[in-house]
Amino acid sequence: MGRELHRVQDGATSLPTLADVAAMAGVSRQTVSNALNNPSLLRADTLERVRAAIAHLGYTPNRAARNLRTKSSRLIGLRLTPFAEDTANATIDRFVHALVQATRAADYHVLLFDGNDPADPSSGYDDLVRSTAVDAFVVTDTFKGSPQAAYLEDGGVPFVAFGRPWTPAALHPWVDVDGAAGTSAATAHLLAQGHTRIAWIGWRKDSPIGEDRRAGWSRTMHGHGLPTTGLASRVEDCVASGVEAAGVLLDEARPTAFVCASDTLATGVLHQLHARGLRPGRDVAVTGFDDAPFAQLLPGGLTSVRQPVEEVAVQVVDRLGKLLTHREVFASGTLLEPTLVVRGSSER
Amino acid sequence: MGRELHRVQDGATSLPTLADVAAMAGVSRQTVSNALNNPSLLRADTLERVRAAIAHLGYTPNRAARNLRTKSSRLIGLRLTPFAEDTANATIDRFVHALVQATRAADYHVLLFDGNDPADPSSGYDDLVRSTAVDAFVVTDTFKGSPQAAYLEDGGVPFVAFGRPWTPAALHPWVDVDGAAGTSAATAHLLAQGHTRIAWIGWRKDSPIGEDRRAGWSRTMHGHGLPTTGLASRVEDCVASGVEAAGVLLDEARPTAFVCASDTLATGVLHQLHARGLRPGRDVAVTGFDDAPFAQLLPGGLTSVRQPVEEVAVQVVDRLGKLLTHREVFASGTLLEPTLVVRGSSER
DNA sequence: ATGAAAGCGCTAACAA
DNA sequence: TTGTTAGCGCTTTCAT
Repeated sequence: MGRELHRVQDGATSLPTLADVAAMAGVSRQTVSNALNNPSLLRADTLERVRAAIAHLGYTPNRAARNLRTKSSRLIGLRLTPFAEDTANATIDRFVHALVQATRAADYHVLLFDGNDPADPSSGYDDLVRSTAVDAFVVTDTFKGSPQAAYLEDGGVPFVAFGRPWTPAALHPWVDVDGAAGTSAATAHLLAQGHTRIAWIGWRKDSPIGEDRRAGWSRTMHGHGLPTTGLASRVEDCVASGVEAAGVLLDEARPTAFVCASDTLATGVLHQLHARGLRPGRDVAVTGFDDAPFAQLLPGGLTSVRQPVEEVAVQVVDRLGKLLTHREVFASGTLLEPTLVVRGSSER
Repeated sequence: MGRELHRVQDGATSLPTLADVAAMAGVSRQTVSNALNNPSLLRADTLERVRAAIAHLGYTPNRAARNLRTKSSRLIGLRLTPFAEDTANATIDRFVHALVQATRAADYHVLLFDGNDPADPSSGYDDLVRSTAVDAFVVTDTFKGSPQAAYLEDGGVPFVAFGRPWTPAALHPWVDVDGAAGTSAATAHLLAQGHTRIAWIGWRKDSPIGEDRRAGWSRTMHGHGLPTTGLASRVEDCVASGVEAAGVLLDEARPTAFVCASDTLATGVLHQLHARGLRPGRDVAVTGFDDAPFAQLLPGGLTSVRQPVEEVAVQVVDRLGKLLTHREVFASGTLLEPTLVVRGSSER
């Protein structure tokens, strides 16, 4: 593979154009274009001749020219904000990798950007839309109340969200992971291990994602006729909060297991267990959420709910494709199931 | 901010062009172009009039047209391979975030891609070059022997590497982090804590990066008149290898401290200490490399060498800019200093 | 300091 | 089935 580029004198590189191919194959430029985009229109022998010329010259269509003509860049924009240093959640990074793979299959590419004004939801999006730099966006931060989504909807800009719209009026396609199903699986797993006093440590009430995950725990507990009163805590998403919440719950409610809204909080619980000489899994069970890379690196491992980001990316790209070819106009969502990865922190 | 897009009947969006601005301002299209690209050429009042028209119409230049004309996309390509699940090293992901920020300041964007044939070094690069989809590349995986670098050099494609060329003949700009300086700092830190028997756990000899990091340890040990014989181990980069190597070294060489080539190996050491009832920091000190997100989440924290990826990204973009404006033609490298982040695993 | 002409490389629409 | 014409929106060159 990788035919050599033709070097010209000034050191720059000169690439063959469609006209070069046409001349070599003895056809018009339009015929070459058709050979590329509508090969079925050509007679077999013509197609063969054109293809031979293309291969011989190492021709690849110029994207700028094609973009200008078709008004489409085959680029998908994704806003990537600065790296979150204080958390170990790598979901967004896993998603970026997955999106690159998923878009490749659909012959799209991912364009990364970030707005210069974090306060302005349209920041960054705006320029890319107006300059027709991207065909569509993937929006990942809908949990922030998604002002981006509202802005893009208003402007008629195509986009698909990774994350449910938590505002009722939203009218865009989305793909999300069923957090409640994940925590429900974790809770059921702990019940199966013989636990009955299972505590919850999650986020503050204003986080819809947190409330969703919490619902999986409480629903499953109640479904088994078990009480949840006094067994839940709502805190900030940091290790220190997890440590503290676990301490209070252990003192006051004596749970034998913890279901946490994040791996960060689960880490806090593990620290608290360690401080008390309690063994994770054997003495007190713990489950996290998001399956951060370190979940498998902890001694014994941390049981965690894993989001199928690869599948999310595939679905997102699928919807994007439909959106851009006008094959699907109305809002619609897909909810994917996460999986519970069981490790030492929840098994005796 | 965020002026509304003009909606037309069919639901699509129609954007103003340079001609619209020209008509509104009562000037030629060329004058509008100059207002954008060479404002100093215009008379103050003309410039003012054009700018008012631009603002009123919410005009943004069409990228495809500009790219076609200028033969430049202002896009930088970065190959992003599938997420590494077995390691907690987030350096590449930190770098992606940093690169987005750094390119923004230079009015570039990052285009992510991956080749469909992992075995072919030119896979993915090739199409983007020939289609003039990107102006240049950032190459990050030079540690693999960088066949990419060789391919790009041969094709005369502009690129800057994050990582030194480990092949002597390489002739491209690069930015890298001085791994030896990092492990040297870690070793010196341990010496200052009173340790003298400091072991090394690193990678196999065929990894130039690993040898570089190892050199920092051995150089510093020897500089203090301390022997290194029997204190070094070369293994695979996984937790299990770290556990095993630490076990062997503890049994045979009785070190009181470990300098590791990665956080993954350091994690293995911590597991071994835990299994033996030894307290990290108090009984045996441990340092890692790369400052993975979980380094701060471990109980007490893991001391680690942190690469200044934000600065790397800035330097990379700076070289890219020079390369693309022909202001710098010859190969040149920049070696940046990492920092040691001291946490509980190395302090009593 | 401003404008007119030309054309980057491609594809949509139409003609042959 | 293939070719011709036109033009996407911009910037370079040259003229005024």
